Amino acid sequence: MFLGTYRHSVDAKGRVAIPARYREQLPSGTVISKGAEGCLQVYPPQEWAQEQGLRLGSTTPAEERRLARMMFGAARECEFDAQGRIVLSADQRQYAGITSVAWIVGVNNLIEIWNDEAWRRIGDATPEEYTRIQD
Amino acid sequence: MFLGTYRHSVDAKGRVAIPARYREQLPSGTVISKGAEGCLQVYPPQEWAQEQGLRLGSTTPAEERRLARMMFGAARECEFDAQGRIVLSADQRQYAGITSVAWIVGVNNLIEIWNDEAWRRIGDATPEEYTRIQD
DNA sequence: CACAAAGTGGGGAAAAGTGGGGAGAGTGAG
DNA sequence: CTCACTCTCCCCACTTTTCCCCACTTTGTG
Repeated sequence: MFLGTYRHSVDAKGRVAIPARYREQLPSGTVISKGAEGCLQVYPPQEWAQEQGLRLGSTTPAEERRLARMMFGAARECEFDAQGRIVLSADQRQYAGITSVAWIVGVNNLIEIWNDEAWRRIGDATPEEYTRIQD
Repeated sequence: MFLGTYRHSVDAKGRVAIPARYREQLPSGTVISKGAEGCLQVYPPQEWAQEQGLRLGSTTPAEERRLARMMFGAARECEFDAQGRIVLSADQRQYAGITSVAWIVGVNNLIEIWNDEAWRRIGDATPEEYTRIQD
């Protein structure tokens, strides 16, 4: 289970350190792709496996073809360097609007990566907003 | 599994480099053919075999023959040069509208090759579109 | 305070991608 | 039949990107 929010810097090469607590739970085969509301999503292997039902074949309908292209085309396998960092591709950084700072957020079964401004709108929620979502 | 999108150039001889990550997963017997929405599709041997088997019995004999002619007629075996490139025939380039740039997209079980403009319509999907597919 | 762990930054070797020359096979015209 | 031409490969050279390694800073902990 992934919990908590971390603010990490992104260097000129697009590298971000993944928090050590998360890294321990991410075996090889972990995948990062584009997600809802403009974030990037990191899928541990068992979570990504659900997406793999989407296969292209001659009987695949057009809507599914588009879906598969979007999901798999946007994805990359996470490869950690010796310092525990992954590289966000230029395309992924542009999609998420990430330049020199990234917020890394544990969301139960997966991890999300947000740009500074977008995350503040969620992370800086007031007591009133927390009250509202619990009603 | 094929993941990710790569923008490669196509030279005057019709050669395109296949990303090294994909090449490692493509044994001899790999086939390239024409695909839906005007892309080219690269099938690893086991996918190609499965595709042909699937067609049988799924349509009327006449339609089946027609599909078989289309698939096999358009197909070529992929041959890599020492630099890991394949040659796209003039016919294939014309079909896909590819001139000097090609997008090479991993879509789970196979690889697709797109021209610049057509791929942008899929690859430049906005956060709103990714939000929609997760709802 | 000292030590260990985590995060940040950059240099350099190795790998991947790009472009072009030229030999050899195949094709067509004179 | 021969010559010129094209097309396909194979080879070499150059550029760009990736990734591996080292070192420093910061944070957290005993």
